[in-house]
Amino acid sequence: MSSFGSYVRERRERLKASDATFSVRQLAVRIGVEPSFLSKVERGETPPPSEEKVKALAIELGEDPDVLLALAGKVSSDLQEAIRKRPELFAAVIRELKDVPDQAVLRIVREVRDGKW
Amino acid sequence: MSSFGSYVRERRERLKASDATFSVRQLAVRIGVEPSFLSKVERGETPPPSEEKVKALAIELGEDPDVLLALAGKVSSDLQEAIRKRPELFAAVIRELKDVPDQAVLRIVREVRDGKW
DNA sequence: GACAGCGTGTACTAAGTAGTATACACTACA
DNA sequence: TGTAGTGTATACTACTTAGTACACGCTGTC
Repeated sequence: MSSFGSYVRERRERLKASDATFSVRQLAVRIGVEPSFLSKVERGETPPPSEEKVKALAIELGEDPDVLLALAGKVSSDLQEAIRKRPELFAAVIRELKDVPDQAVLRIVREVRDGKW
Repeated sequence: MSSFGSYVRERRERLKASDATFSVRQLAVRIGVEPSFLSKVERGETPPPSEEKVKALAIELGEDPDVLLALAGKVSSDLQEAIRKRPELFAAVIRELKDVPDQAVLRIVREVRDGKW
């Protein structure tokens, strides 16, 4: 059920069509793992790699690191750290916004950025 | 450096002063671990236990589970799941609110709750 | 027909996670 | 003085994480 692997494979194959350096071997070297390991990851034979490697993979594939981490079942450590620094606050925020539609949440974010609070 | 253990120990000792059932042994049984393990955790000889045990501990000690999890270096799995379901959105929210003072964040959350968005 | 490059199968490992089980020494108390 | 309860030391274990190292067979090409 690991959609992470097939997602990466699909994305990589697409890029490989127009750029031969997106072979398993070469991409693996670029993100700092052994080719056989990336191969196993793509086929879901092994769980997704560490946060660091997933982020490197995201950058190579031109994907959003947070999205790829999510597919890997992870949450970026900088987000976790922000939550751990003010656990009550962020727990409240996240649980409150959990079921609020994207549009509404984005409006809030924009207002914060514009200093309208 | 593990503040988690000493924090738990202090809370437990405080409760034990007026309730003898807050011994290492009895509390350990209530949260579902061996007494020797809780002892080691409190002395920082072993890293904090699993999320499940930390939550049980928080409830027994009358503490906020999210706060105790934060001390354990963890983030509640339900929060992680919420983030993983909409990674771009929540990554934006958290990074945007990271340096915003509590007061302001709380006001925003209240406005959301009151449907002022 | 050799050589480069490809994807993958197999075997292995070092470190971390999350504890259990048992025994020991000490204190209170009846 | 025995026994109930306390905290802890020691030894051990099963599972997971996060990979490496190497070899194999296939394909294209020069």
